[in-house]
Amino acid sequence: MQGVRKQRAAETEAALKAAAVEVFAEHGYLNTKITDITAAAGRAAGSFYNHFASKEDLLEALLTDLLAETDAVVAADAEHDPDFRNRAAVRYHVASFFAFFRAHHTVLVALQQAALVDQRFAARVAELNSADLGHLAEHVDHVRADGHEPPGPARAVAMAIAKLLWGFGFSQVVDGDTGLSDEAAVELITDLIHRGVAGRLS
Amino acid sequence: MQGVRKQRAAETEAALKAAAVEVFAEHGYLNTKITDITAAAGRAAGSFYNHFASKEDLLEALLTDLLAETDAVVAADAEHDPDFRNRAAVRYHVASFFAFFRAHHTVLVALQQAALVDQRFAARVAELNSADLGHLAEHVDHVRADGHEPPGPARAVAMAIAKLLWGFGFSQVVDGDTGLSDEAAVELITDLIHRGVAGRLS
DNA sequence: TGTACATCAGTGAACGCGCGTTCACTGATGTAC
DNA sequence: TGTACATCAGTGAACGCGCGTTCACTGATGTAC
Repeated sequence: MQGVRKQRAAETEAALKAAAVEVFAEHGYLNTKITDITAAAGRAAGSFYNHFASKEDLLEALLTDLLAETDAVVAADAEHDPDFRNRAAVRYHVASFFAFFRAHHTVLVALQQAALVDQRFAARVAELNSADLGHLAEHVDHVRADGHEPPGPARAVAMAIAKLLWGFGFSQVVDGDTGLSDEAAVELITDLIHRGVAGRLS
Repeated sequence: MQGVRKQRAAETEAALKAAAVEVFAEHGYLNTKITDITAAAGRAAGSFYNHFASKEDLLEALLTDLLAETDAVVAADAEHDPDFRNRAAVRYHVASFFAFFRAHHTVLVALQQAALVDQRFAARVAELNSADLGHLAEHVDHVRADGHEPPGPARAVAMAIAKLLWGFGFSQVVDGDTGLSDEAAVELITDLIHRGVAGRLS
């Protein structure tokens, strides 16, 4: 029976991660001390360093977990409708984003905060965003194909959409001050993007 | 001649503020040490406390300056077109915002960063945003008046617009990674909001 | 199966670095007479 | 106008707090024979 030790260690590591997420959600990543995490996990301060080299390292681990989960979801996403002239295609993206954001907002916000202070995370976040931007830009380009004219260069429009999603997602999920249900929020943002990108004035 | 002392003190205070803005722009508010500011201003560390109680206090002072400048501008703003069905009315707001953001982005971003870590600034920022939101919401309500239907409750739509402006403003001015001139950025965001709020699908 | 030793996860007091903040000091400016 | 004293802005070394990080220790688990 050589598994008990490893299992105990794995439990402690999981407890530290879970505690970190809790504490990040409550006080924010930047305000969180290592001892806040260990205290919330019910472990001694020194225990932390058996598992993580630093708070940054823990956040990297949380990010790795997040990406692992996400990859599976993204795979299922392959054959969605690319045409943003169809409201349903826009809605699909908006709804996916909100679901993703609601599931992972604590880590996502922690990453944003880390990026403010730490070069490495800034690069990491930029890189992650860049992939999504490329994807969104393709959708925007689709609109142009057939007479419709999106309001600007595809990548710039994609950036605007991304900022809108992140910003409103933050209000909806973290601040909770939009006064809308998640469903209503999805409809609102879908309309805004759909009309904004593919719409005309009547 | 009792003015020389006061003048010297005022110069030092101004130098500290100017140095702070420089250093904030370069390393971010959160990464900036008091001694970074005094060094950039060419003063001794202790001199700082003749003028400000803390880094937060200095940021408050910068905010006060900003608001003083802004009030004058806002006054001239009184008789603008409230009807967001007119593209020009939207454009006016977008252009104003971009000009404001470009002029003050360092302090604005510093405030956002301070808000992450400091309750007091979080409240301050929320309060400042709230006024603008009310204003934007009125414009959105105007759209509803005449057959057009904005994509959701006025205040929620206003929040979405605000997030879009801030988010894209940040990309445009701070990151500088939109690939657009300020003029083109204004046109893009104007179209997006105009179509999104008052537009229909053709 | 039993015993002796090795390894490991966890502990928490102590250490030390970084940085905010203080304070005795300087030299210049202002005031009193 | 001159002199003596007071006040003030600025200086920078030193102090001390907070917190990340270490490390000797403990008790339990694993291994060797």
